[in-house]
Parts: sequence; structure tokens; C-alpha cells
Amino acid sequence: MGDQNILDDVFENFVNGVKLFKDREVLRHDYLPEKLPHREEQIKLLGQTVAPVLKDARCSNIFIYGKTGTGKTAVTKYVLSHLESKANEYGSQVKFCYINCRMTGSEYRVFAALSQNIGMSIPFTGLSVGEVFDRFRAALDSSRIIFIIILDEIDALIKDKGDAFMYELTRINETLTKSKVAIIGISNDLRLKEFLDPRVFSSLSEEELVFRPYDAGELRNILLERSKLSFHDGALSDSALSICSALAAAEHGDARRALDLLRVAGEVAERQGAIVVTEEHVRQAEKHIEHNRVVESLKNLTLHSKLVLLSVYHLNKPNATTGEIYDIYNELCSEMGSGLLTQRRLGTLINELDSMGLVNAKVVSMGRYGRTKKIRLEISRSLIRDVFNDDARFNRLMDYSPQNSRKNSS
DNA sequence: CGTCCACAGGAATGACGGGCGG
DNA sequence: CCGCCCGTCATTCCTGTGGACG
Repeated sequence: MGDQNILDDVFENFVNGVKLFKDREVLRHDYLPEKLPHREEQIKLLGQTVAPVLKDARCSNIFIYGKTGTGKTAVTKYVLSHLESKANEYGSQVKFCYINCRMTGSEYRVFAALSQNIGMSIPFTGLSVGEVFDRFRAALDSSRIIFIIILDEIDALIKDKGDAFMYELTRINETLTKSKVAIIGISNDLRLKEFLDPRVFSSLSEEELVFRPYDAGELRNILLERSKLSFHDGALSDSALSICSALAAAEHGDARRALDLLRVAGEVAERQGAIVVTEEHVRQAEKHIEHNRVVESLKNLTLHSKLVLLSVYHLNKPNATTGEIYDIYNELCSEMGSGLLTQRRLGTLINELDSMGLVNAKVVSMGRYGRTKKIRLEISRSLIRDVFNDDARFNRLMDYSPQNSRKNSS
């Protein structure tokens, strides 16, 4: 009955309470606004580059660089959707296909998605990559179009699969007679060219477009535009808006981050029944986002990654080495009756934990005493306890104290 | 100034589950 | 149903290496 009342309050509050949001969809980062402030230059350049397709000519390949949240994807989608409607107007046979390489995952699935887009279905798996590519090329040629391929986050794919498939793709025009292909590559990593075969790179970057990070003032304008659509008048304090832009600017000039902060701050404020979103709500939002991020990645770790992380937790010193971790990991494995992985494997698991920001690993040389990684926990110990205590398998391991077999000084 | 530690991290290979074409 | 291929995880084997020690 007490619960009932609480729930009533929650619903009551939701229905009758002050509403802060007008439309929170506007703050999602996949929302494509009608205006993209501070990107007029890039829009113009990209537009000029793709314009030839309206006269049925192939446009140059384009390489777009910029860190996350600098508007690369938004600008590209914006320009292309306008291009598409123009093309319909003029009756040009233009098609484009947007692919996020990181989401798509493998070269196989990239080609499968491309084929899908020109109306040819490819099985999820089962064929060789070469076969899929051939089918794609055949289907493309017989469809007589200008095909613009947008490969977003292409760096993710190239870094772990290599650039062989890109070589195929950049040369595809030579074997097409009735269709033409242009590629727009989008990369978060400015150093991508170091990973690319020079031939691929030169063909891919007939044009280059660089997106600088936004500064605090620009972020502020962006947020201002969006907040007009997403919040009710007066629901958002000026200082909250400023602090969102400042925080995001300090990170990478990441607009996506700024929008997230603003949205979550709004949600926090709404939940607290506040009439206006304040600076304090933004601070809470920041913690909230980070907390969620960590808990999510923690939950999604594989068994052995969890054990490795627990080993770092148990060793509990700021300068743990790979070998020490491995010893403890060893103990934990036998304690739990699970098989154990090689030290080689553990090394790469540690690197993964590092890139997720759960752990900090740095290679150092201790001269006479070898070369190893110094590993330190990057997240709070209590958080680890909270998350792992939920999992019955780890109960015994949580208050387990390892008998550090190594004789080691500090 | 060369040695040699304690690993790093690349390459090749294998085991395995999923999924297809024929 | 068989044979093949994919992607993922893991092992094995390997060469490479910064710098304190002797």
C-alpha cells in the first residue's frame, strides 16, 4: 500500500508535474536538425564535390576526417539527403548507401549491406567474401546507377581487418561499364592514412575534408538551437547550457557529448520535479552518464575478462605488472575451477580493458628487471564490488585474499 | 658498453558454433 | 545431410626491446 502511494506519486508527477521537455528526440544524436551551425563551410565543400552526379557524372571520392561529435555524419547525411531530392527532381539515377562500419562489423557484412541496398539479398553468412563482392559488382553494374557509398567509422574496420577490401572497392569502377561508384570515407582517426596502402589512400582521398572540433562558443550555439526545440521556454537555465558546452569542449569539442549531457540533465531535473534545469543537474548528469557507461561495460565482459579485472582489484596496488596479475588470475581460476588462459592472451585482455577505460596499462621498461606493463585500476573499487556481488559466481572471489607468491619489493 | 630480464605483441594456426548452397 | 566458409576466441611460436646492472 505504501508502494502504491509511491507509484501514484510517480505517475502523478509525470502527468501533472511541470514538463521540462517539449521533444526530447531532438537531443538524440541520430536526430538530423534542419540547421547545422558552424558547418556551413563543410556543407558547401561536400555539396560541391558531390554535385557532378546531378549531371550523371561520377563525383570524386572523398575522405572526411574529424573526431567524434564534430558533425561529420550529420553533415554527410544532410548533404546527401538534399542531393537525393535534387536528383529526383532532375531524374538522375543516383543512389547512396550509408554504412557504419563499426556497427556493421566485417567486410563481409559491408558488402552484404551494399548489395541489400541495391535490391539484392545476400545470406547472413555462408559465402566467401570474394563471392559476395562479385555478386555485388554484377548487381550494381546491371542497375545502371551512380552509387555513392558512405563508409562511416571506416577506421574501425581497417584497423582490424586491413585494407584489402578497400583496394577492391576503390578499383571497382574499372570493371563497371553501366554504373559508377563514388566513395565517401569517414574516419575518426586522423592517422588513418598510416594504416592504408598508399594506392588506396590516394584513390580514396581525391578530396579531403577536415572537421575541426567545436569550441565552447560553437557548442553553445548548437545547444541553444536544439534546446529551443527540445525544452519548454524557461525550462533550461543559461548556466546549465553553458556548463554543458564547457564540459564537452574540454573533452574533444564533442557535440554528441554535449547533447547527451543536456538530455540527461533534463531527465535528472524532471525526475527530481525541478522546474528548471540547473548547473547542478548537469553535474549529476555527468556522473550518471559515466556511471552507466562503466556498469554497462562491466556487465558485458566475458568471464575471463572479469577474472582479469578482479585480479587487478585484488592485487590492489598502483603498479601491478602483467606477471603479478597473471599469478593472481591463476589463483582465481583454480579457486573457481575454471580453465585458465595463457599469459599471451591475458596481455591482450588487459589491453582491451585499458581501451575501455576500466584499467590503465602502460608499457614500461625496468631495465635489468625486464619490460612489462604497469597496470592500475581506473574505476572505483566499490563499483567493482557492487557489480560483481550481483553475480553469484563471484561471491567467493570477492573477499578472497591472494597469497602473493612472488617475492617482490616496491 | 654489452647483457639479459620479463615481458610486448605479430603471425600462423586451430577449435568451434552458426549458417549456407547444393 | 555434407562440405564449406565465416567470425571469434584462444594457443603456440616467435622476434623485438628499453634500460639497470655488471
